[in-house]
Amino acid sequence: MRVIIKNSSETPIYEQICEQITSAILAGEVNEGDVLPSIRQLAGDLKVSVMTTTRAYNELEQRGYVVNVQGKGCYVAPRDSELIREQLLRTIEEHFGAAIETARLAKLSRADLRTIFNFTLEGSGDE
Amino acid sequence: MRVIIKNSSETPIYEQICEQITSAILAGEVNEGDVLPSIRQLAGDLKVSVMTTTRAYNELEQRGYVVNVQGKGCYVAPRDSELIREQLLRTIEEHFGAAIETARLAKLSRADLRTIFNFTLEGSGDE
Amino acid sequence: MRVIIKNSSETPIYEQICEQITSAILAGEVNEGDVLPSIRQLAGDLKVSVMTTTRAYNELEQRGYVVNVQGKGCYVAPRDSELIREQLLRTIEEHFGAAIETARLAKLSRADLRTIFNFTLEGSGDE
Amino acid sequence: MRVIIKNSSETPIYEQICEQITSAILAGEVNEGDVLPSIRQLAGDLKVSVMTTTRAYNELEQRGYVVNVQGKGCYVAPRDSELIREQLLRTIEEHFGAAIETARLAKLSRADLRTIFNFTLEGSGDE
DNA sequence: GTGGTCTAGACCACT
DNA sequence: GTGGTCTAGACCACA
Repeated sequence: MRVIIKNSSETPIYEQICEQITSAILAGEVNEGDVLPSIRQLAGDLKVSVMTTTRAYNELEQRGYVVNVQGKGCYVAPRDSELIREQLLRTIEEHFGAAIETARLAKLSRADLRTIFNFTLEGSGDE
Repeated sequence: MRVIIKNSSETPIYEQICEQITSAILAGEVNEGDVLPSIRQLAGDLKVSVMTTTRAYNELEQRGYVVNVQGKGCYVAPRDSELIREQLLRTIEEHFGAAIETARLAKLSRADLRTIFNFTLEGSGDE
Repeated sequence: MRVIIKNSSETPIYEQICEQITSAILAGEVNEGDVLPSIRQLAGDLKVSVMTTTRAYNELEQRGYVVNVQGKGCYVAPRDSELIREQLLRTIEEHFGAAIETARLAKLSRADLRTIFNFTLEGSGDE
Repeated sequence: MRVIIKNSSETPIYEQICEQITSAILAGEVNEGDVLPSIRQLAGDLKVSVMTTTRAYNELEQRGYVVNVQGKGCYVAPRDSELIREQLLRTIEEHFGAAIETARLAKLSRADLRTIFNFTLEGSGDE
């Protein structure tokens, strides 16, 4: 798992870290019980303050993705895979909803929207 | 056209105003050349500082949606409808892209994703 | 509302602040929509780093007790009073449960426990 | 006597060990003069560092529950039963005090609190 | 070694 | 003025 941060981004550094680790967990790159890089190591790698990585890991713990254990490290939390799935599905529906709303503004027909969807889907790499 | 702001929202107030006026313009609620409420009137209606509405109108002018005329008011700008259309299409594609990326995390097949899309589309009110 | 912190306490300063503000909110000392002291003011009053009060207010926001608004301040959040009540009742039951468990270790009879309970209740100030 | 530790718990492992051994002693599961498992054996059983079990036994000795004898092992200390009793009673009163304080926040009457107490007591298994 | 907390500054965006 | 983020150190408790 690699974390890459952009200092120029609008989203805060700690949030960028959260998002990328969350993605890695959801994508199955790291598994339940795996140890994540230590707060200080990650801070060194990213050339970022320890406070920043600490905050990222704390957020991840509050969101239920990891468990931080004093003196041991940060572990990927066991997760209810059904729950993850529902979360992801809801996210997808939200994106679709936003796209449909925008299409309404553009006065596109449903057929038009379907065409755009199919086009985007085809161009998105292998399945 | 009505603007409704939420103080507790994450998005800044000036941005909320921008978005809603932009939507109204794109949706055709107001037309090219129409005059928008004055900075001070809008500030009073929304119980918001004049600085905030000023910033909103400045942003809208920079983005090309309105023209502020000293001593007269704020007018809806003439718009190249092709340009608007392209902008909206890009927004739609972005939403689709995000949905597809999320679907990748959820290990959904394209067929699954299509099903969700159709389902969301059906449930989104009349065309 | 006054916040008093003990540097010698085991519980972190930010948590002490959270607890006391939470109590003030639950007790109705401050009401929905009231403004809390600003992060910097509170930091100055308590002679504590700004980061510490910031963290306290962030925690309170995450727990749903307040809403922090950039450029305006920190407001007491509207709360579902039914939810609060349930939360408090659950807390009370937990305390009772712990007391009962301890009484089991001490091989106290239920009658003994009732006596202690009544004794503590009488000595706890006016109703 | 069995000790079960949770790595993910907030309370440190050494403290979890202390609490469970203390409970066993107070509950009479082990008696004055009984020998406890050796530091190394317990460390092996729990898959925990020897440092951790050492600290737990040291704490228990400081608190007066056990006596560590060089080269022989760890024995349950003789206890002044009156002292134990007082300790437990204080713990119970603390729990009641916390419950009463919470009830004050919830603006419950004493009668309400008594009802909850009785309800919890009834539901807590046989005497 | 690990994470948890804290300081005393700083800069930025928003009102 | 307000909150949001960040730094580069520090000390502590735990394993």
